[in-house]
Amino acid sequence: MSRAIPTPGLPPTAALLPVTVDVIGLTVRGGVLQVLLVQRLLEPFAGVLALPGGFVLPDETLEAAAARELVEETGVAPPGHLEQLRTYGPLDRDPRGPVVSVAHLLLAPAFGLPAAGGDAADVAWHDVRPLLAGRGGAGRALAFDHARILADGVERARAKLEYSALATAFCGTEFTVAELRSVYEAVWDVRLDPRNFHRKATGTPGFLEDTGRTTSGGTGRPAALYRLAEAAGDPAAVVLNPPLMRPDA
Amino acid sequence: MSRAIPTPGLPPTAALLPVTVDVIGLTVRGGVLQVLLVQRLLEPFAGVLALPGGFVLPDETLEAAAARELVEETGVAPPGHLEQLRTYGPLDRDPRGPVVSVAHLLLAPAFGLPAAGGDAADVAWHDVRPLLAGRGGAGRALAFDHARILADGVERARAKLEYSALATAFCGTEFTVAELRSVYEAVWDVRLDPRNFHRKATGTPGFLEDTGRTTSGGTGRPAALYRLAEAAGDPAAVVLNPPLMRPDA
DNA sequence: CCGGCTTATCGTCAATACGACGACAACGAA
DNA sequence: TTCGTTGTCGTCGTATTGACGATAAGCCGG
Repeated sequence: MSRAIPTPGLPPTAALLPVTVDVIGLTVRGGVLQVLLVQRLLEPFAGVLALPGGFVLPDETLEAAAARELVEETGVAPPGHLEQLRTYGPLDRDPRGPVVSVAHLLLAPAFGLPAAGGDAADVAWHDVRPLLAGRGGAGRALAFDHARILADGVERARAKLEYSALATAFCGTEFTVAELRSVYEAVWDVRLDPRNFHRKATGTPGFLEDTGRTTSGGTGRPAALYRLAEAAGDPAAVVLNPPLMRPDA
Repeated sequence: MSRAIPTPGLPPTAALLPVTVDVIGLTVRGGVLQVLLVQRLLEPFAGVLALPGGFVLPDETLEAAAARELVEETGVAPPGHLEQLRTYGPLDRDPRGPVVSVAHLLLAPAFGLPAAGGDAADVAWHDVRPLLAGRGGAGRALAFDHARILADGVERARAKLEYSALATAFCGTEFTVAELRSVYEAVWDVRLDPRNFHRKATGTPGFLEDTGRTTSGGTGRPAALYRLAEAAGDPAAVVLNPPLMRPDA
């Protein structure tokens, strides 16, 4: 069924192309930005690390395909925020021939992965930093053009933290200002002044909402628990004004 | 040749989809933001206004396809800046069936269109404002989901003017500060204070470069002519720091 | 040649935002 | 109790912004 021509009435010059979705799944664990990668089982690039992804099925949306691939490869339905990143052209990507790939970005709190060796290929979190460093370390390279796609995704995430509430997508529903700051520090790979960050985060209208409760048990003074302000639904919809700008590099 | 399966060795569940490129060609004429639209000749949506675009050919890049479609439909190779916008999913877009469409954004100085009624369908500039107003005016609706795509493109352009030098893509190689301000005013649909804008534009490092020459002949005091600063090539690559923020709506 | 009109450019000023950093609060541990 | 740690509030000097006055430098009609 799948390879039949899906749309009669199209000009004969139109190419029918295989379309895939790839997912850049980012999270923050231990103060470090990490990405979800699988080890490929099949050629091409068998054994090499790659972004999870796969072919779009005949009757599904791009976003649905991305969500489905995530479930298939991680074994769970990840929480967090999923958005389209950009599309990578059909040429010079896959040795098998032209393939169009629509990359998606998932920003999620750290979630557990089922025991390795399940149905899908080995899937695990990997530190982003060495992967962005380029052709530095051996064996660190990603399959296809996934290194470039990852770089684009990280840059998108970094930019979006500035002017949207997307950083909260990395946290649970309730979080402290310090946890939120840790997200910014991990994604931007910088250190931020806790006092200035606190002032900025709590002072930006429409961003944070005090739950009235506090943490307990940890070391140091208990911290107030916040959640994303009302407008909720999609944290990407919240416009931070003024924005939280990252320091110059 | 075209409908042959391009990539043997793919899983049989993969769908082969027709892929199109659409172009949102924006310009500023007479202080108003305008978009390049064609009148469709064929069904579906015959006679309705639509974004120029067409199917991707077997052996071309997405960006190449967008550029080719522009040449075919306008009769000239438009100047300006072309970038990918985003991709619209295969379902519920085209009555003929699933189609993936990769929208591109062209920001260009006003360029002349060959006499209407040429080889391609009627192509012309249209004011953006009434098209964004939604289902307001009769006959103003665009084909397919192009109204939504146009809205996304305009929003992208508006955002990019803030933190990149992309506004210069709407101008010729040399321009006055007033012309540049007119671009911002048209795209953002606001009025900006000429004195503050002048201070900001000329004071932002890496943005404008004085040519030393001035305009002449016009009304009022002659204005200094500027060009985009060295780093040139792609104005989108110039990062405005601090950014030129649009006023709150 | 002269005001008058128009547009360009420079300055001033108050309000605001930001980075650096001091001070205090509130917890657990010793 | 004292200390170490982390969270929260303030202060201060600087940079940026928006509002707006003032001046410069061309055209135009008398």
